[in-house]
Amino acid sequence: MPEGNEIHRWAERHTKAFVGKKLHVEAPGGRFADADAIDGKTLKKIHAVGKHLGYEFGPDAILHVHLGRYGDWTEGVGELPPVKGALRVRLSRKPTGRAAADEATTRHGWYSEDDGSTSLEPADVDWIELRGPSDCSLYDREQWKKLLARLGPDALNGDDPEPAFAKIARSKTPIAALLMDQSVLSGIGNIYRAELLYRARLSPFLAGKDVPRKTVEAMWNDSIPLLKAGMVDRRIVTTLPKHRPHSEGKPLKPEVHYVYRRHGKPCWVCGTKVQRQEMAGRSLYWCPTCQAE
DNA sequence: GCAAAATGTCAAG
DNA sequence: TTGACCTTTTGCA
Repeated sequence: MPEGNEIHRWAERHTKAFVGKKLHVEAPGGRFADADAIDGKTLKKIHAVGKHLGYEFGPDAILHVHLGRYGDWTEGVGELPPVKGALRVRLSRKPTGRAAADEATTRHGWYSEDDGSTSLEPADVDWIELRGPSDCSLYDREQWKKLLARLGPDALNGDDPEPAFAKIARSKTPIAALLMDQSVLSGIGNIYRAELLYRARLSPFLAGKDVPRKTVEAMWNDSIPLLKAGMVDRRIVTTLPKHRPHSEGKPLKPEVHYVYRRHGKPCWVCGTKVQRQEMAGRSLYWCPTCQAE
């Protein structure tokens, strides 16, 4: 369930490990018919836009990956592991034989308690495996162009935010729905939208056109360091240190969100119960006091 | 052991 | 607006 930070993080890691190299591409479960078309080819470049990844083997051979809600990459060193689970595709290079495969050869995208590594540095990766994506298919240049055309600016790509500001300023749609709309802004998902709204102390229900331009700009500017930090940390931390109490009974686990998935619990700042409500099929979380209409 | 939930998107009606 | 789709993990029996 990755948002833009996770996507860009994978792009960075996979670039270090694989770009410029001839890759073995296979789909042992037969779940990706076009694997043969790029097997043995050199990976030219990896694109990351919003929540989309593109592994470019040629102008008309771009492996498009969208992780959707459940998709995840697994990576490892050394020999390929036995095929397990619903494996969609895997990419590998010749193992360099460097780090012998020990028990810690595989890593997942999701934050785990015991994972202290926050560095992107040594990309000691010989293979990656993809499970559960909503899309894994080969795009030609037209398909890739069309994809880009429908995506709004991505803060992690240094895009000009003006088109997004303009759309918001014209829209009657609630700001919380606009932030999730990938044609307005790309890369923001359910956690970032809830937390950006909280940090701006903005009501999720306010129509886009009624949000002051300064507030929209502030949220865009706020999103950049949060997304970048999310790439390094492998999780999304939005609470300021002074608002980051340690949860009871688990002294070492700081609370990292203001409102996301905290419904029914007291707001860290004012003590009001955090609310939850469906909006466009997704759970929206907010503090009715700090984010009053 | 099973149901429900989880950081998402697209297409059909 | 809804349903379909993809898979793993968590929580409750």
